[in-house]
Amino acid sequence: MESAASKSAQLNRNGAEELPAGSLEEKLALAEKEGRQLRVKLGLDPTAPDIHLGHTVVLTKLREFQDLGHRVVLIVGDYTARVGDPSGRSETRPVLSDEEIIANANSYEAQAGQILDRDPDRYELRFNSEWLEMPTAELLALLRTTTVAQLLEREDFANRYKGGTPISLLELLYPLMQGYDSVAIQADVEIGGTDQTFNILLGRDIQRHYGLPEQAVLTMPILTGIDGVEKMSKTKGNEIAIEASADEMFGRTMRLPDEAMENWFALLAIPAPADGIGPRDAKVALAKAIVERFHGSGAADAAEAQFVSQFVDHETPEQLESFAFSAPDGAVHLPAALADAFGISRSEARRLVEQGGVKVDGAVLDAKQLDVDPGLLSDAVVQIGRRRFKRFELEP
RNA sequence: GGCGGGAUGUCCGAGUGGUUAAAGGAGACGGGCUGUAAACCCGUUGGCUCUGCCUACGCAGGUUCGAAUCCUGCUCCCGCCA
Repeated sequence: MESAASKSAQLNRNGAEELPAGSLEEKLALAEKEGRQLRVKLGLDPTAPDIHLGHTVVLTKLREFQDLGHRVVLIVGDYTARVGDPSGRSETRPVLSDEEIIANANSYEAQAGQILDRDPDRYELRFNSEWLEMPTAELLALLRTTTVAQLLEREDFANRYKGGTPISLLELLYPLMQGYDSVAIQADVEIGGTDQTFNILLGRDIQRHYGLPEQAVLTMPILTGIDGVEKMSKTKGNEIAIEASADEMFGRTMRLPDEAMENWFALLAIPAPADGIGPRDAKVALAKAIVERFHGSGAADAAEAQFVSQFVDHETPEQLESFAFSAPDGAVHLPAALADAFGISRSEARRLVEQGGVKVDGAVLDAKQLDVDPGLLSDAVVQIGRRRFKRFELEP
């Protein structure tokens, strides 16, 4: 059997930080000695049901714990979501209804199930309303554990406090509630992104106040989005959803700047290709590995072939959606037809034509001619830019 | 409770009476180039029946030949003092 030390090293290999250093090994050794599983916690925000590669970094790490025989405890933050987080001043987050929270949690669970082992012996799903719906006296006991000074140590709070940006009392309470989750489920280990470091560490303090052993903390680096700079997030549109099609996953991965590849290989736990391989080929390997993980190896090969055909050889895809148009007046007004076919505005369609961005059966359309003969478009492949295609068919 | 600041296009952010569909940036899109949907360069970026017309600078009114810009009221947000 592997030693606790080597398991810990393995788990740490692509992590950001283990806090305190060595704590993970201690927990692993303890579990072994007592012959029990570790309870490994991950908190979920039930507002975002679409999970993307960024979320999988942490999930993949959880899976590694499961594969070592430990038990993952996912906590759906239904109570905290119900309170509604007024973070920042711009947009107030909508307060979710119970139904939405449950739907989101189910959806998340289904998606996370692609990565986690849902064997009930190694997997547990809990809602934090179960324990956070507490009498005021208990809430006060929780509040007694932490001081304002402690909370203001957190960088973003500190900056906002200094800069005069509002900090809602609720926001200050969040870390406490998250920490209490660890108390409630008796977490041995908590995993999270580096942006969660403060909150997870506060969980240790809170556990101590409740007379419990403090959890080990393992933070994972943040996966950059396909822009290679910012954190992957749906709001920024730089995500790869795990429910995306194979072609889209492949293509979006190929859009990743070269410099960001290393980050992706490490965090997604994909073996990096040998030295000396060109960046393009490395990126192809990355894209294939990602597609393979979610769609299987056949789909990965197909996605590569499709990508090469469309973007390297500039061939027209074989499978095209068709669009039926009609020409009652004997002529077709291009901006209108393109707008209907591709879901863009007529002005935008007009600009595309004028910029030489529209092709019919491979030939660039004349920039000046906005009304065309129906015969030109009938049963023709109309292409906008490099990646939008439709087969036009004349309606009788 | 008192005082002050703010609300602009997808986002950030200039703009204090006219040449402003509104600087600049980001993002997005198109073109070129290429090893990719990388990078880099150029262009476009409210809508439309498009040499013009319509709609737009928190909301509702008003002043003016003319307002994002001035006035009044309202809504929301923020800071400071208490």
